[in-house]
Parts: sequence; C-alpha cells; structure tokens
Amino acid sequence: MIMKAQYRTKQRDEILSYIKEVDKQHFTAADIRDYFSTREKAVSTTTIYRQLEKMVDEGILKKYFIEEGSCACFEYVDPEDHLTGASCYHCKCERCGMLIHMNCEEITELQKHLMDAHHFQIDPNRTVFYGICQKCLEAGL
Amino acid sequence: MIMKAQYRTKQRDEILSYIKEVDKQHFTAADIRDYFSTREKAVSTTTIYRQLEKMVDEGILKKYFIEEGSCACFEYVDPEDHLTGASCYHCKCERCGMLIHMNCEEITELQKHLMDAHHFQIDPNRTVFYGICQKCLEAGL
DNA sequence: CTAAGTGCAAAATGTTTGCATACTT
DNA sequence: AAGTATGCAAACATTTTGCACTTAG
Repeated sequence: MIMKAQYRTKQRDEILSYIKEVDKQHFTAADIRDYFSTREKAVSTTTIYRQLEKMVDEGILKKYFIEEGSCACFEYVDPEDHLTGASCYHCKCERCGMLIHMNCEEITELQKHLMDAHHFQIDPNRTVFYGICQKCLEAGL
Repeated sequence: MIMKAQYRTKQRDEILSYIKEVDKQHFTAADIRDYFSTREKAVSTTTIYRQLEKMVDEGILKKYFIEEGSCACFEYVDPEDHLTGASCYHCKCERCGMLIHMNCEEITELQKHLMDAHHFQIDPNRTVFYGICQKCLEAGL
C-alpha cells in the first residue's frame, strides 16, 4: 500500500520544509498555499494537493477532516510510530488541538466488542476521538 | 437554541415525508434532490438545504461529517433520544464506505472512562470509528 | 397584509483534472 | 530518453446568497 516518492523536486522539498518548520499539529492545503504566497515561493495549489495526497499514500501524513465546511486536515506521522506499528489511539481536542495518547484496557475492550458484536475491525491508526480536553473544559471554552 | 418551524409548506412536508418514508439511517442533501428528481416533485436544491438547516436547528435532524465526499450527512433524531440526550456513534468502513450505527452500552462506558480517567469529553457527532466491516473482512479486501 | 419560504441563477469554497511544458533520474 | 512532476485554466461538487416572487398565517 505504501509507496515511495519517485522524484525529489524543489516543490516537494518546500512543502516538506513547511511541514517541519511550521510546527503545527495539523494544517490544511490552504495553510500551505497561504504560507507560500507570503514569501513568493512558487508552489501552485495543484501541486500542493498532489503532493499532500502522495505523502498520505507514502504514510508521511495522515489526512482527516475536522471543521465543518469541508477542508481536509493533514497531520505529520512520526516515522517511529510507523516502524513500531504503534497503534495507540488518539483523543484530539476540538478547541486547542491537543492530542492525548491512549493505550488502555478500556479501548481494547471496545475494540473487542466492536469485533464480536458489530463485526467491525477498528483501525487504530485512522480512528481519532474528537472532543474537549480538560483544560478547555475548565476554561469553559 | 431549538426553534420551531414557522410555516408549514408543501416543500417542507415533502422533505419530511422523504425522511420518514425512505427509512435510511442517514442521508444527504443530494439523496433528497435525487429522490425528488425521479418523481417530478418540485423541491429546489436551495430549499432542501434551507429546510435541512432549519430542521437541524429545530433538533429534528443531526448533521455530521464523514470523511471523503465532503458532503454533510443528516440523520433523523428520535424525539425520545432527544429527551434522553442519547447520541449514536458511527463506524465507517474504509473499504466500502458503509456506515454502521452504534448505540450500545460499551461505547457509553468508554465515554465515561475517557471522562473519568483521561478527562476528555468525547464528541459523538464528530467521532467516527474507522475500520473494516464484516462484508469486506469476509471478502478479504 | 406581512412575515416567511421558494426558486433561479450566480457566487463562494475546496478539490480535481486535462494538457502542454519542465524537471529528475 | 523515459517517466514523473508542475502549473495553468477549466471542470467539479457541495453549499450559500441575492433578489424577485409566492404562499401561509
């Protein structure tokens, strides 16, 4: 499933450096477009979309949707997690974007229940629990 | 927050009867548009969107987003669930896209666990469990 | 009569595609 | 040289909006 990048291009490098330099937990195609537009780096929107898609195929990025509206979000996938096949679950705060890692018994139980009762094999890498974290709850956001 | 419909129109009734007659667990604006186009009932797309939005405000429907397609899904909210505050979760098959609805005890337990142990208030509307459904598992996809 | 709803066409988004050109290997 | 990537413009898909017209109360 995971395929390697074929060619290394200037544009690909630019996008990769954005992903690493701008240490955001998640970003959109529009974020990248805006970033480049403010510094005259030439990467067309088309290329941004095509490279992002490619990176998702390569396993470098994870794609998901948060906000209404419709724009896709991308998140950098740590290569280590990738190698270890680490399959912990994530809770993501809808407000502040904080990511909580989980690998507890309860979730394993649910996993088992989904399989037994609903015949559904959950994919830990893809599934994200959205909600509100403690800090934001307390802050009343 | 919940507001009543003001006027009862022919178009609103048509849409409501679609929701009740076509017993789908979830549907999109496009489903309704297509439904009407095959039977010459006159309900414009604009009106469909406006009525759906209104029904969400009224609490008759729940709106949520599922990856891919980027189109909003609507789901009829059982008035009883409305009173009890029950909300169901969704499992989406990564292979065939099938959507399974869940409203079982186990998920409620996990919800409770996330709150108690991880101080995380999960959002059922946004959270989707991704994985592989029975049919695709059996088909070895 | 008045407020609310409707429908058309057109705009706003966000994303994808066809095609000729340019770049990597 | 062959294969891949890029960029533009145009296509797409979904949803929203402006405006004149109709309808429910």
